[in-house]
Amino acid sequence: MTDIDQTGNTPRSAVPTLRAGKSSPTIYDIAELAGVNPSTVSRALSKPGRVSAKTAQKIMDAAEQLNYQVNVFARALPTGRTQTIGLIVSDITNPAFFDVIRGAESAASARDYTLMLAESAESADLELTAARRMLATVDGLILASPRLSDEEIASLAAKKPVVVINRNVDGVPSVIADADAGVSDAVRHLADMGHTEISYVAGPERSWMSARRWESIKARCDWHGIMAAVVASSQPTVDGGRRAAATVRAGTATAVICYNDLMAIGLMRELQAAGLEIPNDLSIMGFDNIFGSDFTTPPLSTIKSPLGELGAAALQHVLAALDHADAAPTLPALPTELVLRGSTGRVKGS
Amino acid sequence: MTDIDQTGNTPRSAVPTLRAGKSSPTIYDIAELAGVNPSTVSRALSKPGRVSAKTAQKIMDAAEQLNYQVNVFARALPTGRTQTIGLIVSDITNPAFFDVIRGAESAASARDYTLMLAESAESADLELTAARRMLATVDGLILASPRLSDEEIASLAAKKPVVVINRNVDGVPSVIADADAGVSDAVRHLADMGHTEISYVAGPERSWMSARRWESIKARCDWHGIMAAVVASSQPTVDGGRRAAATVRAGTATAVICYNDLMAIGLMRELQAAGLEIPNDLSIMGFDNIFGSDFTTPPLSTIKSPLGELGAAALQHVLAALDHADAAPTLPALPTELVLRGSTGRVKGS
DNA sequence: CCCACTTTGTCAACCGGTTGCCAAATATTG
DNA sequence: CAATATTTGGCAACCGGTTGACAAAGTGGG
Repeated sequence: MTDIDQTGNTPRSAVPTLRAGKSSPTIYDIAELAGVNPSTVSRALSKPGRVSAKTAQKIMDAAEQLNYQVNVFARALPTGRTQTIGLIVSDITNPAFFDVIRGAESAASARDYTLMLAESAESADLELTAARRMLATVDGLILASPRLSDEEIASLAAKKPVVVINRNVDGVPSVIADADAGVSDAVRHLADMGHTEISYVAGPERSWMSARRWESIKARCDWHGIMAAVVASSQPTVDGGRRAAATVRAGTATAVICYNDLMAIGLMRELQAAGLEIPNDLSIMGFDNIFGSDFTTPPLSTIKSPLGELGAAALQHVLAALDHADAAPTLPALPTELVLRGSTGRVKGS
Repeated sequence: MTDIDQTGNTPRSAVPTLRAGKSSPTIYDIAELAGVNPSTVSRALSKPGRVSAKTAQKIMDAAEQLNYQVNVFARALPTGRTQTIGLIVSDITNPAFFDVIRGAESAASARDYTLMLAESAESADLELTAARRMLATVDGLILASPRLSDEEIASLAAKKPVVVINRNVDGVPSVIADADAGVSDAVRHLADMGHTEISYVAGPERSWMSARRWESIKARCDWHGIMAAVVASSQPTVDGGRRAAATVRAGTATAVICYNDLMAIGLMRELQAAGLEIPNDLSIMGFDNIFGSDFTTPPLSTIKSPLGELGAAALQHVLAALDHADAAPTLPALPTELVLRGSTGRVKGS
């Protein structure tokens, strides 16, 4: 009662006999129909070249006729392989991950792998649970900005190939957005606009990426002779940005770079609510160029991360590790890029 | 070389013998250690009450000691069950799905199911591929605002439990946000503000939900004696909203309700760019209350959908269908709610 | 034409669980 | 205490593929 013709062709009237009570055909059904041994069917289907073209064709025809689909569990049982890669993002709600997901997904499809997605809602515990669960059913795992400890990540990586995005963990391959390129342009732009003192609203204390971004900013500011200081924050979210507003106002910097766009948006809105004009009274810049960063008034200037490329590169690296377990080539850092919009401008009165 | 102590306790010095060359313990290892038959182990682990408390305890201890984890494939092979539910969203990039995902995910965790997420990037083809792939490894499937045809959905539903979110497909259970409640308040609000003519910028032509929203708006407008007309659109995205701007300007309506927030944002930004003042020159309202809908200036007034509840309800319904294959209770429609912000206001000169 | 070598297909064991059936052990009852 | 009812555990078959070992068939060279 279940046989729906999936091709849209005229429905074949009768599907050749299946074993009674069985809902889906197996290689045994194909073997019988094609007059060969089941193992030959298995080889024809998964070991190209192992059987003669003639029998292979017979088997393909039979498979087609029965509308055969491999049972992934049966295949996974002896091989352990599922053609699936897991991706865990720390927060599905953070638009920064959109493109990471898209990038990984399309890289996966291109190689006939399926992407399995999970999120940890910013909780290290949930993340560990999700990672463990996934690891059981997946050939490899990508962790995007994980909240896990280095040890936990290493322990996962000991079991199956793991690639980390935007974080550096000893012994675990990672793909990283190189802040320098974008920061260099951004700081030069601010310098051109007459700024001589800027603040960096940092991300989470334990965030490796936040530290890197600050390093990069500090280095460029020194080069330009600009004063730079860090403002600590609570969370890398819109709310976190809002809460940093008081500290920012108390300071004397004329430009602020935030750890990410979410914070920049929160900061901007809070300051605007308090009567400041952006960018006249203060220039604000974010990181990542997320969805919605141009919704604000003024639209946000930001340092764009190669999010899609990061996702794709991570996936490709997992696949490479799967192919030749030895090779672990260092990955090129992917460059960031300045996106100038309306939230940065000339220092007042200059 | 792989045995990482996962508990954080002092590492046990020696893990009891495993069969040579095996990486992870099986029920056979447990059986040996506990001095019982493998089938007893299987029962102790998955059929509570089937074995005596005493042996169950012995087995649990042995399992703990070996750090046992079931092999999901081996379990799935005979049973066909994976404790996994799939969720396919039409566009991971659409913030409206955030809460749907979160809602479904937490409902799944609560029942010890894992959620498997995929997206179709707004393509019916990709969606079908993703759905087919998922169906093979998943106990049930949730389709959020699917792009598939009714027939395709029905054909998927013929194989495993499927629940559709925000769409009505004959014979397939669905959970739906009831526009009426929110629309009723919204139209009353607009009437109070002096509006006598409003436009509805529609979603995709084939969108069931868009039609329902329009019906609801039309009915309420009639009730209030307000003129209402539909403006067709291209896509339910920010860009789609932008492209509707010209048509909207050409009309005489003083308030516009858009199919979703994304469109409302696009429309608003485009009109602002053209010099209109919102809400003075025109009131704009969206649907859903997505992330970012309060980033705009003015922040968007919108009719909030119970997105999280939708996701959770869908998941629970799939689980219910799995439990008692017969029961298919009709699901209560979940109410929407008006969220008033700055993009709607009094008609100019009134 | 024979022999060595390669290709192709078969057999059977295995992956790690689940489950129907049965017998042994234990509990209940008159 | 015997007879019956109920638990409890073991045996073995099964889920649907994969794969090493081997034999049959095919190929080519001398």
